[in-house]
Amino acid sequence: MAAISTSFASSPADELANTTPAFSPLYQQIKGLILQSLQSGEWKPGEAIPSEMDLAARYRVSQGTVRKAIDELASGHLVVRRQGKGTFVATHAEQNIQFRFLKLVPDSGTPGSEGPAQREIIDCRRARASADIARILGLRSGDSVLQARRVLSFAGTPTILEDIWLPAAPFKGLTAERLANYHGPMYALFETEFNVRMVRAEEKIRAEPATDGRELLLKVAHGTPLLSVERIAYTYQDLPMELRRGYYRTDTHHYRNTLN
Amino acid sequence: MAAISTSFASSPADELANTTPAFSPLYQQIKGLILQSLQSGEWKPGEAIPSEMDLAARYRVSQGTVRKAIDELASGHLVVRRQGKGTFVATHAEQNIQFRFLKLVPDSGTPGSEGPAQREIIDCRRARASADIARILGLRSGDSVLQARRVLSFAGTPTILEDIWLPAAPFKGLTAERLANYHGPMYALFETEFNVRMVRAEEKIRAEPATDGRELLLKVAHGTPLLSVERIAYTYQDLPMELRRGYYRTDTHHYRNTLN
DNA sequence: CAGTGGTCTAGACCACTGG
DNA sequence: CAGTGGTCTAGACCACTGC
Repeated sequence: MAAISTSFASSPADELANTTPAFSPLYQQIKGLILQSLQSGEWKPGEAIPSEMDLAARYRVSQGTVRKAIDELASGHLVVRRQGKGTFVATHAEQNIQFRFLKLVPDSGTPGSEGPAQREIIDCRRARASADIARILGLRSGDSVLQARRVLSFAGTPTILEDIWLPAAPFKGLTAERLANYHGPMYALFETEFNVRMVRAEEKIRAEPATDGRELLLKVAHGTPLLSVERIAYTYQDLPMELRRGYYRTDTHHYRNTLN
Repeated sequence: MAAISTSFASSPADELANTTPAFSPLYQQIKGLILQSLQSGEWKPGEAIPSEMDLAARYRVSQGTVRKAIDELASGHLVVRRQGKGTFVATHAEQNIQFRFLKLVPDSGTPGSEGPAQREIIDCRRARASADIARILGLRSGDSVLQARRVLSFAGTPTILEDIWLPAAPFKGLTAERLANYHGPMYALFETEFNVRMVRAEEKIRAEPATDGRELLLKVAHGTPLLSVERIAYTYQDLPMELRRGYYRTDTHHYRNTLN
């Protein structure tokens, strides 16, 4: 039996032309229902979700349909399957997916072979969103935002300088001390403390000279070419939740990307 | 009935430790057989492969098993499914996947909105592989390679300078004239003329100052920061088949990447 | 051993394409 | 209309995990 009696649902394309309603397969609907439970925190990062058989009974569909729904969630790294154990809500605290969002790797050795990054918070304060920050984060100009600056060092060498903007509302209670005292991936802190999980991100990369004091923090000569990386990170609902402007030294590291 | 009577096959990990032989599911074996037919040219880029039912009969497995094999090939962009029409061998000549390997996009507008890139071959000659080129391409030092240099311009502005190295053997007969007279994606030329299909690539990205005459070809000031993009492209068998060192201007364009 | 995810099958039906 | 890929089901069995 279908979880939703009609298997038709309107699509975004309807706004552009009067097309016939898009067909929405059952497994997509199930995927949506599971997604809702993930968002609501019914199953928390690191925990197991119900077994495929249980979910099939819950939604009154076959195991195969649940399976296909979970397949898509797994391919988007929202859940992780472990044969014989169960399916688990993905978390940024996992050791093996630490470097999913940090593409800068050492020229020799494997990602993380230099040991954990040293994180130093340079600044963290509450501010008003400028017009372009507001536009990117889906806020209004002047809305309250949290702004932080930090330096990441590898083997004692400052390598990454990042300016980070967060909408103040979802991160109520986040302080400079909390950031400075937390040793681990920032996104792991976000999901445990604020129930904000970063799911996807877009990066725009440029080559820019080191200026405006950034050369001092990264200890390079003024004008040294740096990799400029602007990242917008999105949550479950595909809402922009973080803007990050990073400057990477690429004398001993490089940005690694796979095309396929 | 199984296409291969035993469903056990040795895995690469066997070389590292004496583990039990890895289980190789039927659909993986079918995937391998289809891959073989793709490599051998039984089905050429742009053509349709047999229907799922036909392949199921050919390999004596169920349609579902063939389906799962094709699913994986489709997710790797080796084939493209079109409902109601069939499954087709992917090709770089497709308009919609032109930009799968070129991640540099204009700051405003959509990829390709500036019209097609103007391609100018600056140089193309036969040479001997240096030690590091040979290592990267899996050749021996001194083996014959083709070396080309070209400039891509958008809206009349030189934006990309690329040095390209190819192993001479698989590209026998490729001349500067052939390259210069071909207007279209280089990888499309490779697959139609030399049966070499680029399937996957790795890129290492750095910020570097414009030097060594590159500033002249890209018409920027000496020392201007450029995006340095080293690409190694791989064919079906995961053999490195091309080394490309690109220098991108990022004053009007940026390298776009999606993390998920 | 029971419980989980992973594979495979056979069959039914649906949505899309083109003649 | 026939042929294609896409969805859904029910059931069987396999591989892996942990008790």
